[in-house]
Amino acid sequence: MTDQTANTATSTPVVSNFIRSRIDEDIANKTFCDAITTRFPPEPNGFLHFGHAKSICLNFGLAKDYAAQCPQSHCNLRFDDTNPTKEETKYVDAIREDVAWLGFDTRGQEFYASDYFGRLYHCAEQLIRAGLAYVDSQDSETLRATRGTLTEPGTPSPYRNRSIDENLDLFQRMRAGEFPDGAHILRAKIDMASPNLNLRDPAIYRIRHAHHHRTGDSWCIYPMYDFAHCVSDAIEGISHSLCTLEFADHRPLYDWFLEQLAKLGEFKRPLPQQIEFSRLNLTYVVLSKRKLIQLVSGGHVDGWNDPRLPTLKGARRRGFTPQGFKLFADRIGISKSDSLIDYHVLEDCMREDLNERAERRVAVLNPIQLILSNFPENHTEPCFAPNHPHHEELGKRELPLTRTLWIEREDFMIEPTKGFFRLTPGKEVRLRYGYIIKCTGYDTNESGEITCVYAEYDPTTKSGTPGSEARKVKGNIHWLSCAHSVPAEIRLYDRLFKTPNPGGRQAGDAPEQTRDFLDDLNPNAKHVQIGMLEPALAQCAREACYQFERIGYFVADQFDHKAGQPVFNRTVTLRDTWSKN
RNA sequence: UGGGCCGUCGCCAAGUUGGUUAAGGCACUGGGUUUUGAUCCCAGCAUACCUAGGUUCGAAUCCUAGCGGCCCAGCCA
Repeated sequence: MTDQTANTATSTPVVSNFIRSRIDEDIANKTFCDAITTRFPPEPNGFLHFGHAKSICLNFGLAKDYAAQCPQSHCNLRFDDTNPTKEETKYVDAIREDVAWLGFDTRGQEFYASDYFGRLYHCAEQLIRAGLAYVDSQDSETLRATRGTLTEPGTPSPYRNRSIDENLDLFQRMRAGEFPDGAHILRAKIDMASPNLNLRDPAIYRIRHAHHHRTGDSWCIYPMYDFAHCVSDAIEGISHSLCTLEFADHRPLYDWFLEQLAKLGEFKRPLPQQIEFSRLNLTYVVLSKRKLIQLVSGGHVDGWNDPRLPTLKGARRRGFTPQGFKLFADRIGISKSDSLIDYHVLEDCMREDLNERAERRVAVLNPIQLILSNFPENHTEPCFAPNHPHHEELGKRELPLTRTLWIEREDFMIEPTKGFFRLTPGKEVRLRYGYIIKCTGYDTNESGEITCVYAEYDPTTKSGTPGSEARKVKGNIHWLSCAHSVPAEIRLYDRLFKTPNPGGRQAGDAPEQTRDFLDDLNPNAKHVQIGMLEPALAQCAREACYQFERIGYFVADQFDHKAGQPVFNRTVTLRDTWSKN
């Protein structure tokens, strides 16, 4: 069933998915009436990437859509900061910035699992009092050895049946800092023989004499994810806790904690429910935190915001847009099947958004001189170009035409290949927004390189003048007056990897051969050159995005671009159905 | 061969309380418009739903048996 309700973020119709179905049922059952509440819970130990964008769009998008039926619906941005040894304030700041950039409504609020440390501690004590948790004093190796295997049950800890009073005393002393790291651990007492490893008396608190980026030194014991996450959800009144597939095995634990705590009167029903969906996989991209770190620390890219990186910081600098990501999220959908999305789907989403939004400008990236030999010297002829072909209201701007121009080197060929209909000796082509010209010759240097092209213009054919349409020419090339154009640094980016599955098995590989994803790095993913721009472009603001006509979408670099000293990054090329074949 | 999850067109993905010819998007192909080889518009594009049996008047949807893929043995999240 396709719901034709327009998604306000994009023009894509909202397509049903299994999560929406669940929510719809919950609304129909009156399990939840006033609010559908979700959360986006990043751990502040790294930068957000494309995969997070999918999750953000899902969680915030759901809250936004369901607000129509359940007006209090919202999504909490919650920092899952329960491991002080890995988390830092700089990541909190970066994540906040990225979420804001994507443009979702956080209602000016931020949530932190660390704000719940007191409540979490209390809940843990309640579990102990109920005989549902105990302090284990075995070391981590012993714990691992007694956990059993996938096919064999674990063996109970000798400390499993400590008295409630002893457990309470020990746990309080753990908190008081009486023990070194690793001396004790608080475990839930569930089932050492469970086929689900997560239920074999999982750890819920560990000792860490570490400084926390928010709570400082006030705690030396920290809750584990499985305990902290469900409790945080319950505290915030999350109705639907969405996470990726690998947490499916944790759901029984999630439910167990909440069920026990609800029975103990800590939480009211309905309890939050965890629902898993498949994570994003993209061709030509790596999204694992480990690999991303390797790329940055190994100097393979220029920092976390390198436009080649699939981080949100990199995407922003590359010129990818929040609307493009939302379109992408809608387009790929949500399901539980492992999927691998073609990278060009993402690129197409950016093209689609940019096509609508980006004004057109002229730039010549690989300039070669063109002289109009019958054009008067010292004459400047104003030509006018619309800022957007589909939006007349955006007006036009003047492009000065003179005798000496820059054109794209690729737009001229001495001996044209089959199907080439740009400039070639003896043939005609239109100077976009100007006149029809006919190529009369060219100069080459000693190495045979073309240095200058000559042409004559037909004064009766100026764009926009009566009769200019009389003669049709197929070729249409862009140009810039040498005297009026300004040079700019142009950074041409391409995909970071040259293979669809970086580091993965390839056709000719030997059976046991393993490859390093770094070997699949595309050495041509970044190319910096000087190009020429129409004057207005040099004055634009940072992060302004444009379509350079006939070339692609470009963005003024977020950091390096300055008025008068322009730096543009190529976001994505225009689709080119000609060069394909 | 412990447990959990998944398998519908090249890539995604609806549909799964069994009921006309299996949504939609992307890609692709053909045509039209076009002063961007762009955009835009129109048309085409799974007798088929991992396989094999079975139940039924009728199955992608139910049953059985297989096959294939992903995840789990951190005091990470």
